[in-house]
Amino acid sequence: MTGIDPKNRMGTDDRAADLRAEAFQGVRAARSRELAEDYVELIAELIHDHGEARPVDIAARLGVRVPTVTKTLDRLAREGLITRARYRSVFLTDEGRALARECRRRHEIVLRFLLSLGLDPETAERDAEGIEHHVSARTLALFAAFASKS
Amino acid sequence: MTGIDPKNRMGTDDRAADLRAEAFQGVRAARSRELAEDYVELIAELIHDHGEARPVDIAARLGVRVPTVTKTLDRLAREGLITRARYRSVFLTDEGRALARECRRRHEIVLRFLLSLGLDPETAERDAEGIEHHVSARTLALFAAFASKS
DNA sequence: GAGAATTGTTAGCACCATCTAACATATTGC
DNA sequence: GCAATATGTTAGATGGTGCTAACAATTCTC
Repeated sequence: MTGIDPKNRMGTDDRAADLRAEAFQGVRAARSRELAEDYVELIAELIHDHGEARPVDIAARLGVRVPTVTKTLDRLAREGLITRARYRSVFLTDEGRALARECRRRHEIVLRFLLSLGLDPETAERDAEGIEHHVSARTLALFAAFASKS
Repeated sequence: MTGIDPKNRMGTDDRAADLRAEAFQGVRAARSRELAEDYVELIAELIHDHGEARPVDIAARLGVRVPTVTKTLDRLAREGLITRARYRSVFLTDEGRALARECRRRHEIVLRFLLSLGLDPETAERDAEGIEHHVSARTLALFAAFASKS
């Protein structure tokens, strides 16, 4: 990830293009975080509800195959979000737990916001899942305020 | 892309897990469409504003390198969204143009909605970029209604 | 506790998106 | 119109996410 040199002289609409490029880079960064966030959020939920998070359950809830989960868990472990032992279930590190909390909070705010807008629960859940990773702190604050006002 | 067999018997919370899995599969599908949508939207804009869409400008605005653009354009051409000749700039097919229109419409609705919520323009633009690909038709309708009401 | 069923891992494939380096083509400016 | 500059392509690497098939470990059941 080397990034783009911002010191290139272009046409008259440099500023707009730069802003745009920044926005896209933000989106790309969000995209690479998304999956990790989905995982830790789900793992926290499984541990809370079932006492443990097993790859097979993670796979079922994400709609992917178990080997895919294994591989992604390897990455999360590498990144310090979870710990695990071979053939055992998964635990969150402090960092993972913090991320999960943060994600859950965002998810709930977005969900409540969509519901307060009058969306049906099923669509709201679906859209919240997609939207939650792309909402800035500022927007989130507005969503929260709006939802509690209505 | 083989998908998951839905005929597996699980615990008591099958229903919830299945819904969740569906939601995630939707998000994944959206993710794989995202980049194509960003490209056609941008290409349409460049053609409109500058008369043509050159890889170098696309790259500048997306914040990626030119070879990355070349490769992605190959995919878009394969998918029938654009046409191009070697060392020449890019054109949208009818299908590409339709998609671009659709994307632009969604983008604008999301953007206006965020602005009407009181978000500053810069953050609104940034967040719209991320959110627009994850908004269902229903949610979009609500956004549009809300924005025009305020 | 042994055999069956379930769960988890490994290996190997495919595809996508990103990069740099090297090369090919167009465009521009004199 | 030629040389310099700008733009575009190809090749090859990296790393992510998905799959299936084959194998390993654990858990369940009798």
